[in-house]
Amino acid sequence: MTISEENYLKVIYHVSLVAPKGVSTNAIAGMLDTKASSVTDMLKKLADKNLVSYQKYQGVTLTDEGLHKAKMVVRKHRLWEVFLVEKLQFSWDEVHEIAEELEHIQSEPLIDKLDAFLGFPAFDPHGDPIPNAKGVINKVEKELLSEAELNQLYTCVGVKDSSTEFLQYLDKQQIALGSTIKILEKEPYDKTLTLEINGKKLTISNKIATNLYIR
Amino acid sequence: MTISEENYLKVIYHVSLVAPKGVSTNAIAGMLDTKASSVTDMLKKLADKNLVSYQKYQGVTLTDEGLHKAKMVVRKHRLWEVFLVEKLQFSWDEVHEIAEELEHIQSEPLIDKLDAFLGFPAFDPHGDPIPNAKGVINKVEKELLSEAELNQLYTCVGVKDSSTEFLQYLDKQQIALGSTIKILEKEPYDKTLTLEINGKKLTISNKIATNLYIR
DNA sequence: AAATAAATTTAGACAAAACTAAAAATAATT
DNA sequence: AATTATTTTTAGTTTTGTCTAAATTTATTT
Repeated sequence: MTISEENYLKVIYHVSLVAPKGVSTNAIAGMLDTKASSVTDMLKKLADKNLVSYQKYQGVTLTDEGLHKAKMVVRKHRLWEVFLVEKLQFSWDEVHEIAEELEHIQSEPLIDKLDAFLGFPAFDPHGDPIPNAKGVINKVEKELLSEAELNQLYTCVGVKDSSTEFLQYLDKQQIALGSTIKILEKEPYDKTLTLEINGKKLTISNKIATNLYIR
Repeated sequence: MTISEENYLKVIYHVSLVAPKGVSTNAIAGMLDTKASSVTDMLKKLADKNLVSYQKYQGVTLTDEGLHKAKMVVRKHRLWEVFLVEKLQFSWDEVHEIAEELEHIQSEPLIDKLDAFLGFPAFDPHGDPIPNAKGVINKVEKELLSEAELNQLYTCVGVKDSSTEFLQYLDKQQIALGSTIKILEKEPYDKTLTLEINGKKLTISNKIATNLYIR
């Protein structure tokens, strides 16, 4: 498996989760910042290796084997992110790019020992679940803050957008995983929310609310 | 810098240390398990990038910039080896291959934080010195066990051969970095040595003695 | 010093992964 | 249903790093 092949599988996996039908060539091209024609070439190669099922013009889905490979890349990515934050003191907005490289290191014993060293974490620093060595993912109920009800107590458990900009905004507002959130007011016009978070009052836009997971 | 370029610089660096004149095309080809013609191609590219000085048929030497780049790859390799042994409980014969991959991860903050996390180690698990962030290497006097004198007390401080086979032999004989060694007898015919190591008596061949560093 | 051997370089080709531009298929509109 | 727009694929190139085979240079022998 080349790094490029792994990246394709990973993207197909991520897109599949939100749109469970066949993944379109253009969607992949967009996420990998490449051209549709390059994607077509790679899809043929992955189909030859039995990692995706692909029919011209119909998009792709992962085969069982491809799904497992994709999950292992995601597992490595998220375990390395935990390592970077917990052990090397990186902040949660700095780890994605480095993990993009580390996720392609091949040794299986490495990743299993890393997992043990980290205490078999179930979630990465952004609240995303970490597949275990068999590919099993601990699903946890969560919803977007934008869907939550007034005057109920919630805990922040994850972010949908992991961009540096969004994470730094959250840092600035002192919103972190584990923060307690109550919605005090919902503005009907633009869906702006007034929250009580960790005791303090805060107003956030709908865009923020649609990128924060709570429970 | 591509992974391939980094590997060439690393090999040129290692060969330079033992044979400080220009490094031959064939020597590089041998170490990288590639063909001389491929090496020639790469040397031209590295010369264009000012990482080596290269004249046809005369071998190469690293430029200051190339030397620094090579040292940074070696630094990363050895720091990762320390991590694998100290933190992930790998044994010293298992880490080389994994570190060959990890050494190409690009982030500078990563390696500096890893260095700090490990407590700024001066040596890797095989006793080789770790260049600091500036490329400075803490040189320590050491000699081969084959050059040592009778009835003096030495400490084992490193290995010249880091192959799995050699390291596993040392494990079997309970020879480790830090072991105390005294030469009791030297057979003139084939240079076989009789040692007292950690209190126990042991006979080793000259081949072993020429691959163990002591002080 | 000439002849032979070894090392090195050149020339031309290939595979992987990307690209551009054109053709073909599917989707959306009128 | 026909036309237009969009998406996807095909065909042909490019770049990186490798290769083989042939040519050239350097080193070694006789």
